[in-house]
Amino acid sequence: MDPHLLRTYVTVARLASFSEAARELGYTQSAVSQHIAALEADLALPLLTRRPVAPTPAGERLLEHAGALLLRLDAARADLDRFAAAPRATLSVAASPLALHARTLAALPATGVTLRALPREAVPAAVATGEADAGLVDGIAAPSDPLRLPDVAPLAATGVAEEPLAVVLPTTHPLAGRSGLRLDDLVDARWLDAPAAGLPLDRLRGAHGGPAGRGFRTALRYEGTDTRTLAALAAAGHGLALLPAPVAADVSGATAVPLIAPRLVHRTELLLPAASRAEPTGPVAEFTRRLKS
Amino acid sequence: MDPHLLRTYVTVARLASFSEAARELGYTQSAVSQHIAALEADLALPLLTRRPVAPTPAGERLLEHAGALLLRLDAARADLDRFAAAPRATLSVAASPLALHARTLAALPATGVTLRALPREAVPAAVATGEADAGLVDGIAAPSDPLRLPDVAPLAATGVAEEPLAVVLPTTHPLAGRSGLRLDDLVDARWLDAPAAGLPLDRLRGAHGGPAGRGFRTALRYEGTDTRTLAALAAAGHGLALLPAPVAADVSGATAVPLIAPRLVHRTELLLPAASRAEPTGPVAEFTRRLKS
DNA sequence: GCCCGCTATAAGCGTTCCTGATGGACGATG
DNA sequence: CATCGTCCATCAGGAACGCTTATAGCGGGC
Repeated sequence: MDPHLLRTYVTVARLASFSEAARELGYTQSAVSQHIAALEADLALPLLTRRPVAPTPAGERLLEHAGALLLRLDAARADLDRFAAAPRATLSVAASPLALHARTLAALPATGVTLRALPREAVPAAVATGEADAGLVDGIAAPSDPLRLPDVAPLAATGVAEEPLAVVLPTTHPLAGRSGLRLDDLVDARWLDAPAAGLPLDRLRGAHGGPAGRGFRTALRYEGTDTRTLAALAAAGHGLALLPAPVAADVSGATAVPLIAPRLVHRTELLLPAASRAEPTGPVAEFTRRLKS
Repeated sequence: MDPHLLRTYVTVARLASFSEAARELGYTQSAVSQHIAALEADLALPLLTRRPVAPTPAGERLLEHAGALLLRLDAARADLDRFAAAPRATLSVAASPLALHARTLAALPATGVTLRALPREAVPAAVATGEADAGLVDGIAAPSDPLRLPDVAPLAATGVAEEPLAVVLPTTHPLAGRSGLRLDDLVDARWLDAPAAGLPLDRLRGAHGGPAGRGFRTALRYEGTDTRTLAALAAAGHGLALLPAPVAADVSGATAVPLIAPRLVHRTELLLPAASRAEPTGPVAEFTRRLKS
């Protein structure tokens, strides 16, 4: 299970073509064919169906492993490269959309910053592989509990902000007059499913609010990253949205009601490669210091 | 960064010798020397000091990455092998000591079981690499919250038991008469540090009970795995011990007082390789079914 | 000061791995 | 239904890699 073989395997699976993968990887088609054959021989399992080229069930599982493995490998290389690299004058930050708010934006240095918005899951990977010097992720957690992040590589996470959560309802909604909402009040409600723009609802399920099996019923799925659109959808009655209270309060044409039970908060964390802990100077350290003060 | 090179690197680092590592790996000393040279050239970093052979700071970091990487690789291979392997009649279970209690033991099949007690951190790895068919881990968590486990590989975790926590005090202790204890009552207390036999105290720190910087003061460190010894140490006044309430209640010569704040429980989870989800029959499925019912 | 053990380097050789060419299978097209 | 085109599998040759054997260089112990 050579990483080279895994790399060509995931490429073939992604492109659904041996020849295409060969072009992308700079190999001949023959080499790619031999790579796949070697993998299948090694594991004694068929990994791909040919014509059309698609992963078998075993291949599907290998894809999960291979993805994580190659990511981990890139992360290791990037981490070690940082040891040798000269400190740079620029700062590249990867952040999930809702992690960008007054508190974090204020901490950014005045010049030399590249800010990249990414889906929540991609932020740890970006920091681990060195694509970003630092990351900002947000999520739902119990007060002063750390977020549950996929540990692709040793990363140091520090909490930088916590704020209440609020439910965004149409002004005409029967519960819009409440001063606070319990999740139990909303078990029958329809939610907006907006993994990129909003908050991951599945963190609520199971842990609190009833038996683990009960999911959240979703009315509409929004795949963009724009929070204003999400709020507008909620205002238009397409479903309820869960947002950090400061964001929810700004929504026009809708009412924001704080979530009071279960006791959960919107939390933002700073992600750094564990190696840079010791680094005393440079834009990363500057950013870190301003976030913590 | 070939896995073979990483493998020899970690071996050299562990044995602090090129020649020893060569013997263990079945290479010549020359090959090992070339492996290390290749790694150092690739990363453009010195990884080991020679005479004595010891990792440099960069080498220390590589060790962390390499360990996780090789583990992940073994896990992937084991997971894929399960696809091809014929279902077996035996069941091998890896468990942390406190995960073994009436509820879990009752679910074990009558015959063909190998039960291996391991330190808490090693259980996920054992399941991932296929050394065990299933795992039982315990830990501290908020009620109906999942445990925080290192994700070495895609594993499926299911809660199987939760029970209150109790503090074990000498009968003469001023707080021994209480019917319940708050963690705040105990900030100044001395604790027994028993990572193998007891519960990991650091889960308490930070999340609850005050500023994150405040640690737990430990009086005595016990490195064995025997819970009775731990209890005896607590009874003898060497420090306080935190245990699941049913276990703590059985301690003679000491008093067990339930922990009532923060609201935390002792939780046991079943760990299965994510692949075996679909497996409908066999001893693993049998064990799973009996645990869940 | 000599010797022993350890790591580094050099040369040789077997194996691996990639390329280029060719064969065979499937699907599209008329 | 025949033909063509595309795509993957296979084969043979050559370059490159990686391991072994042999030897040099360096330190520490006696």
